[in-house]
Amino acid sequence: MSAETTDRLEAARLEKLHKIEALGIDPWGQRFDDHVAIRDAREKCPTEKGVVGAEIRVAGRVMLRNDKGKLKFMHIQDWTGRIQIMLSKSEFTDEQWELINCIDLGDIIGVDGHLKVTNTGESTVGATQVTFLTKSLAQPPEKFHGAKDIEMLLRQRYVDLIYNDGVLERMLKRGKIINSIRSTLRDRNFVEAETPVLHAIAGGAAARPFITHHNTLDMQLYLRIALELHLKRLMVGGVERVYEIGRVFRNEGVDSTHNPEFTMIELYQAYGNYETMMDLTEAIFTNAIRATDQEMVLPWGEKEIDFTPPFQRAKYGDLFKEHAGCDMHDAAGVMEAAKRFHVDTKGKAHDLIVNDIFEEAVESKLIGPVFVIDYPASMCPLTKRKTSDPTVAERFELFIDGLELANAYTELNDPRLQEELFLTQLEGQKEEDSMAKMDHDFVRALKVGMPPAGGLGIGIDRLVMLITNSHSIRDVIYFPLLRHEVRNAAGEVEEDSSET
RNA sequence: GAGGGCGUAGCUCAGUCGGUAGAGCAACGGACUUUUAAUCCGUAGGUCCUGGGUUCGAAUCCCAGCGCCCUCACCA
Repeated sequence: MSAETTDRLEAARLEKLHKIEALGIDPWGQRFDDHVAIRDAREKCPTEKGVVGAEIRVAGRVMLRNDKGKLKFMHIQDWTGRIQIMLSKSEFTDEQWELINCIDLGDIIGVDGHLKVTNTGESTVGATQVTFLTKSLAQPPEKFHGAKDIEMLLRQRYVDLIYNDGVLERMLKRGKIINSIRSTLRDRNFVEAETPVLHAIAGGAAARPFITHHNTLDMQLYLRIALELHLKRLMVGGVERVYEIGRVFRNEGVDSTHNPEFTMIELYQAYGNYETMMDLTEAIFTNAIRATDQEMVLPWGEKEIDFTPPFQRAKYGDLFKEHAGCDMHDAAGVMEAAKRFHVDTKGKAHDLIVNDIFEEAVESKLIGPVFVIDYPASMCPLTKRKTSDPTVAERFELFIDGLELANAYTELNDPRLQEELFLTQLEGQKEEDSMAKMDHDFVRALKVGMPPAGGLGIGIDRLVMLITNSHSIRDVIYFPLLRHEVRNAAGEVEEDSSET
């Protein structure tokens, strides 16, 4: 990066800024009331040439400029769309025209005028007044090709949002989806809670946590990896229908479906079970799809996913038999299948091997949406066992094209069994890979009595990916994690040579 | 963490066999009152990611580092 070139381009803009100031105008703008959304302005625009439409006020960023001397065209953009502005010298005083000549690409202006269509049929605001609202000192990307350097776009997401079609729209859809989830739950009398992010024990899921430290209390803390155990404590406390939409943190790899911090919703419903949660999952998904003005069949890359409820329900054991070719209880068959799917069996408990084979052989085959139900109990230390068969846990995971979208249980509320399961590590499973981490306070809470309940967790980022047909989690997170840029004393970006 | 790819002007991209860097847009100066990525004339703009090496000579070849992307592993 050349600081000199940047300075040269910035200097040209600063010169215009000084000209604006010399005209007695604030180049950083002031309150600007009563403008209409550009989308609404376009709708009000007459369609016949020569017809003078409504008086209107719009505001936005200058994206394109055709300067024909005494007649100028500009395109301005707000968060609803773009519209052309026509500026005719005959409409303005000399001073105002001088201001108009100081407008650069990227500046933010307000425009009063009347709606019309030009000779070429373009919806246009014939400007009668221009209000300068903000000077842009930075050089915008190429006007036709836009910016394509993925690294720059991630580091300067604001540039991505302004100059690349669909980026802002997609992120606004994320907001609509989250609003829809809240609305679905509000209709069912759920209340929202905020529980601690700093945990003494990083429980409720199997993942490596981020570790931090509280200075004055001199204690080690973890950033939460799940919302589960605090929300269940609230169930004990009588908050009968509770949810939290919150960031969780997992100190794991980064790829197209994983970001170290991501957003989950977890919800708990007293007196429900995992079947209640399946119905609720369907409601949350279908309402969210409607909230983005789409039908139930969504494009997903080359595929289409049909979200019309009810979603398919398939038993874990049946899927295992179908794709792994043997009964999951058949020890010899499972060992043979492990070989076929290159699953390491050394020192591992039978159910752990079964689970590894399941992940290898089955998950990618699940296009769905499909609820995989009834997991081996040993894999589910927080889940209630089936009364009819204690080796089976009342758990489901929702899979769509091999992606795990949701995870739900009939919640285990037996404190003695919970304590026992916290103490039981499956053979061959590392502690950090296990959900079973002793949490005495949680057991104490269960002793007070938690009602039978259904609980559900949904990965919000992945849900947004599916609904917006985005195949990278970075496309649905405003600021995904990147390595640091390092700046030298002059403020220029340098390569990071430090070891951390 | 492993393997592969990429890194050239503010942006989008060329750059042949190794012979010391080009275009378009943007910027700057000029012409133009219905353009659509406007057009036309002119000007300026470079740490070819960084550091070594090979060579008479490196954007180009080699090595190392940094960043990003892809695949795999871990994970949701």
